[in-house]
Amino acid sequence: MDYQNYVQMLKAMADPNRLKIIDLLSCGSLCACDILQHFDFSQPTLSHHMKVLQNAGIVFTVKDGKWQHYSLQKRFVQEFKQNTDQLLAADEHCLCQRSDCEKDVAN
Amino acid sequence: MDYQNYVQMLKAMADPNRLKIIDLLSCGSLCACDILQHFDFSQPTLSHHMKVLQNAGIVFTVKDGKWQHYSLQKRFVQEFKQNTDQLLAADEHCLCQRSDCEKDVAN
DNA sequence: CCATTACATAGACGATCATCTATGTATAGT
DNA sequence: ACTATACATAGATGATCGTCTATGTAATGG
Repeated sequence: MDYQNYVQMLKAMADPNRLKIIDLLSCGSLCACDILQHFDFSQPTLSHHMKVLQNAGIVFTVKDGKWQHYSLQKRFVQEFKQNTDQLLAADEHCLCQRSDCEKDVAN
Repeated sequence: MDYQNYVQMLKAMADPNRLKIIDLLSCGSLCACDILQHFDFSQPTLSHHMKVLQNAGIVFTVKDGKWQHYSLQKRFVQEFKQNTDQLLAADEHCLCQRSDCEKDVAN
């Protein structure tokens, strides 16, 4: 399993404000000024959070005149669920390499 | 949606070493010394990581003589998947409260 | 052209984090 | 009793993080 990308997604999600942004975007595209209205922090702080989300591959942006429209990356939604299922699956191949490993015995 | 608990899980998972620990435990119970063999960091560092995972409700521990056996909380596995699905679901009720919200229109 | 709006960037600051060494505390074996 | 093993705790340190103010930039409207 490729932890690197998954960890980057998890890090980007592991902030209550960014999690709320993802929740907001899960219902469709929004521009920065619309998102900002739901928070108490400053505009540069939002700009910072959006960059973190972009770098993690969670959102993408389309420029439209003065506005930046942010949307969730469908690839992120898919990959995050997939990685989560793989991590927490009970029948995944075990890393522990012990002869008495419960998981390997189960396979 | 209760972000608080979900964020705590995400924060605990958002570290490559702790993610690997979760992966290791997904195949069954392990004691600290077994887990430690898979890493380069020191024993106190592992102890710290295990505490973070416990505080997030991700692992629980059973003492057996000198050993501490760590296991994944089944409740965590269930709740994390559930929260993830809820967050990323396309048909979840929207927070944006805009009259032209794509999600609300879809409902 | 000038003011306004919608953002991004730079730099600073306090808080949190991952890691370490040193040390403490049980438990087990001899 | 003594030693070794398995783990936890304390405290320090450097790095990262979330936020801020100040400023820059690009687009729009009169």
